[in-house]
Amino acid sequence: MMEIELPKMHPSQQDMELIDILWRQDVDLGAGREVFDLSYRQKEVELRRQREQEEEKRQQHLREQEKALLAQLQLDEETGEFVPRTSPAEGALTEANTTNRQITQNGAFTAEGDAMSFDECMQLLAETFPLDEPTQPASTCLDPSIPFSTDPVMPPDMAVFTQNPLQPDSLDQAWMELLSLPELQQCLSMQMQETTDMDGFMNSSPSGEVQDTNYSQYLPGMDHLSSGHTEACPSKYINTYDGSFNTLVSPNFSQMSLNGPDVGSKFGPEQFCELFYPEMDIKVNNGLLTSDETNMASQLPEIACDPPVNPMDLHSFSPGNFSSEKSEPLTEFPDSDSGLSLDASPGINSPGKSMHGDESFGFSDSDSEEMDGSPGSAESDYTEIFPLVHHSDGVQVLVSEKFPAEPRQMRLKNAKVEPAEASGHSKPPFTKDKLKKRSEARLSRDEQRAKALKIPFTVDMIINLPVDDFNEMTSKHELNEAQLALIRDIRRRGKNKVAAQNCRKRKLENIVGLEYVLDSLKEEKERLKKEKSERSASLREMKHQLNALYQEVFSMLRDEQGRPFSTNEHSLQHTADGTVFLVPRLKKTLVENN
DNA sequence: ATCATCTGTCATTTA
DNA sequence: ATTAAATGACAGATG
Repeated sequence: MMEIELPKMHPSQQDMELIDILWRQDVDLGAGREVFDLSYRQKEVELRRQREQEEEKRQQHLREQEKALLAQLQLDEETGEFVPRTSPAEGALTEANTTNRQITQNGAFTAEGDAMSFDECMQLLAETFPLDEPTQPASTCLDPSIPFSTDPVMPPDMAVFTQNPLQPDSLDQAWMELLSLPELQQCLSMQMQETTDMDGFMNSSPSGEVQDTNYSQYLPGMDHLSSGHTEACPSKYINTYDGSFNTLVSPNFSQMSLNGPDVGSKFGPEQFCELFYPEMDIKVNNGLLTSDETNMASQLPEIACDPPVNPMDLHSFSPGNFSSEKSEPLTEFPDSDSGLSLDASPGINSPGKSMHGDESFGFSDSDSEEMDGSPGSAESDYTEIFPLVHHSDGVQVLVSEKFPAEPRQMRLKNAKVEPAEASGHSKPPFTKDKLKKRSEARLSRDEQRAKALKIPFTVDMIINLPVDDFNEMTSKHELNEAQLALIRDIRRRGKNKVAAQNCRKRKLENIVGLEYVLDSLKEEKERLKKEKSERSASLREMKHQLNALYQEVFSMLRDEQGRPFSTNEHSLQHTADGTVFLVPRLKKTLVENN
């Protein structure tokens, strides 16, 4: 189309067209397209304004039609939905007929589309479907040159609809009309733009392919576009969509209008609630239509529009099925926190194993036999502590119920720490820090030992209290030897643990400090080497100058006969007071010898 | 399986 | 002499 128009265009228009081409092909022009077209913005504003007016008009008309149609509906007492007073079979038949009708109608519109403006089309539509107004034959509204009567199907249906709105057939048709109105305009826009073979539309769309059932019901005008014609020139639609559409083709149609059909194709006829908001759905899906239309059309209905898809049903899409396997979804579903899965991981066995295997190792003193009873006590503690877990979210409870004995023990031990330690060792139930977890395990182990011996202090108190307070605390309670020994061990271990941490910390700091010192010393060494070389160079220079000065002075000396002294026989020497002597080398050597 | 690292613990030294 | 802190060494856990 553009290529056809190009020869007709003024040279400046051709330039603009070239800019358009480049712009549409995403060629970086260094500036927005508006820069090259001064009137572009004005045109756009005008177009937008015009579109808004048309949209308002159209929606008003749509509301009127909805009112009229709602009046023709009956309330389904089971579903609470408004349903047409037609039998499903009838509805299906009428839908098929409506599809035909719409298409033929569109064909008629398209035939005159070139001659009609969008306003005229709107006017025509408004007059064609006057629900509130008295019956007005469509043919009278139309341009006499293009009478509807040329379509063999159209006139009777229109007559039925307009003359007897309460008839099921006409009611269904009214639904179709209602739903098709915005799309019909879009279709008109497409057709006016394309002006392609209408016979193809007429023949392909009414064939009623399966994928077109819903589509054709609500978007009869777009039916042929989806079924046959999009394949004919899809690139054209793509090109028209990318923004240059408004400037190249009929300015009355927005880009958004191109997207409507795909939206409509996703809705089932039984979903009335969605039928009442066609514009909203169009808007929602506008952004998605740039991608593969068929894929989106097939995927979106289930995701966006299918009422049965509720939050719970979403889990059925996940690999782990709720119905088939209860435990996994339960662990995964409420627990968006991966820390839980970490806890649930098989790795949890190792801490548990270490806890029991460590008892004989770590406890050389009286703790060992106490810890021998720990597994049993752990279980008892577990049942004893478990009610305390109730304050945590139900997730943990659910999960802990699903886990084998060892992880559960771990979990409960961790949970047990919580209520007992009020002073600061309480940990969140789900921690992703494994080091922390290990620390918890250790502390909980001591805590468990203390619990096993019924020691009435927390590990924190035992470890962190000052000596006086600690002694006072222990003296205030009646404690047996085992308890006192465990308390001492707990305190010793806790203190030593902190000391070890500090020691390692200091060691690392020392290493870092020593590395820093090492670097400093290396830098100092380099600096000194450089200074030494500089000094050496300076010294050589000074020696060179001294030698030159010596030669100069020596060459100026003359004996009694005015002859110069030989450097082999004499030399210059100076004393500490600055006096310079000419000394014969022989004498000099003699003097040196003396 | 192996290695490096982290951490807790014990034994010993140090303050 | 006593005690807490510091530190070396060892073993288990972990990546």
